[in-house]
Amino acid sequence: MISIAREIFDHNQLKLTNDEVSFIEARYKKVYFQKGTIVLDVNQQIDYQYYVHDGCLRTYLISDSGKEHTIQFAIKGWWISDYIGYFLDQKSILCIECLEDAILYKISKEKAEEIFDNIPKTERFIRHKLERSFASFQKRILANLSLPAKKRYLNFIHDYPTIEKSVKNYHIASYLGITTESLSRIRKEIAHRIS
Amino acid sequence: MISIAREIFDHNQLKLTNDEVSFIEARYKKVYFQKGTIVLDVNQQIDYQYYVHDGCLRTYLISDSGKEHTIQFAIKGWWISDYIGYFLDQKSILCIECLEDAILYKISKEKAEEIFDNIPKTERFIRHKLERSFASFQKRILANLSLPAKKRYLNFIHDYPTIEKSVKNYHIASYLGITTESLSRIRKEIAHRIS
DNA sequence: CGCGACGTTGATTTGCCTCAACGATTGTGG
DNA sequence: CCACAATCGTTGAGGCAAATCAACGTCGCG
Repeated sequence: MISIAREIFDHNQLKLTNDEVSFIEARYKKVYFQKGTIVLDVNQQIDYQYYVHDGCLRTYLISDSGKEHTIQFAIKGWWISDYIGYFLDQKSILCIECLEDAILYKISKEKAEEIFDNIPKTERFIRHKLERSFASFQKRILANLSLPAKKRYLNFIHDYPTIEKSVKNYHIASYLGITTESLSRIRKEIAHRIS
Repeated sequence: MISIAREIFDHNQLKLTNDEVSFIEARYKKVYFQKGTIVLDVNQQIDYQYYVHDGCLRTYLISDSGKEHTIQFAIKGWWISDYIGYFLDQKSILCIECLEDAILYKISKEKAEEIFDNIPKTERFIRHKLERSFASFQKRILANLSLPAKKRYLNFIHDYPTIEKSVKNYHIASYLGITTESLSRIRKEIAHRIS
């Protein structure tokens, strides 16, 4: 059983000492959530970001018209929070919902900075993670702008097969920016093409 | 005249010493581009990211159907590159176009890491910048998913009045994910409402 | 079994696109 | 400084992808 600090900061990359592991683990807090739990609701103070050790979650926004729009899914090894509120120091505008029983490790901004201060290589590690996430989100914007719904769906199930199996179709639809009816028709079309 | 290192790493925040300024400035290279220049074309090695000291640029993708989709604009104080390729170590898929005569400072990944290694506070500074950019891009995804074109346009001119004045309407349209004709009709509608 | 959650299907509407033509503005050479 | 072309923006007619509205299967579960 690998330590959670070594899991988060990739054992093979960072080679943390036992002291460093202790320092890190004192600052993370393990939390459990049941399927269906709203981990964070709108208009709250956002105190934490969450590392997903197990389970599946999503962040979504409810628009004025009452519709849900999924921004992000997260499975084992991913991070999740309302990053708009978290990084811009505002109240939450997103909800975090637990889609499958989950084990998370939460950390506050202050404690995260403590880790960066004391173990500088962790800051580099996280910066590189952030850079790659940033690039992925740009890719998503690109896809939304330039690809039809069917292509976006095919890309999604190709890129995230694990997530596809863990979430409902209407979650995927709201991630792709279409209605569940449209997704249903797209799926039908694809099924026919294969046979 | 403030030094470029102090401009990039916010004079008021980082309080760089003269030695640090020299170290940084030895690693940035000043480059000029004329309006209309393609700073980066598709399928290239991406060696640099660019700090915009003056001027206006954009990154865009040309889709299979031949249409342009603008990912990002950049004006004074912003950074620009094909971050998808840059951060994910791939060939470029975006073009960088100079929309107004520009003065840029370019830096390679290696030299940037040298600065982070030698002046750790710069790494923190850039990480915080990256976090805020990340949040902004999430916001954009949200807007694309949940708002109609008219609202997206109103938000754009509200959030980026400076950019609006520097770029053509068809650039804005391609940023919003609509055609220039649609934008024209939206603008007409707004003009009528005000009067 | 019966209920609620999820997914599908059909009919109709709508926001935006496409295609085509025509003004307006800008830039350039005579 | 004007003439002309090129670029950019606007307008109209028609079409299409996806949304909306409504009804109906299907699956899992108390």
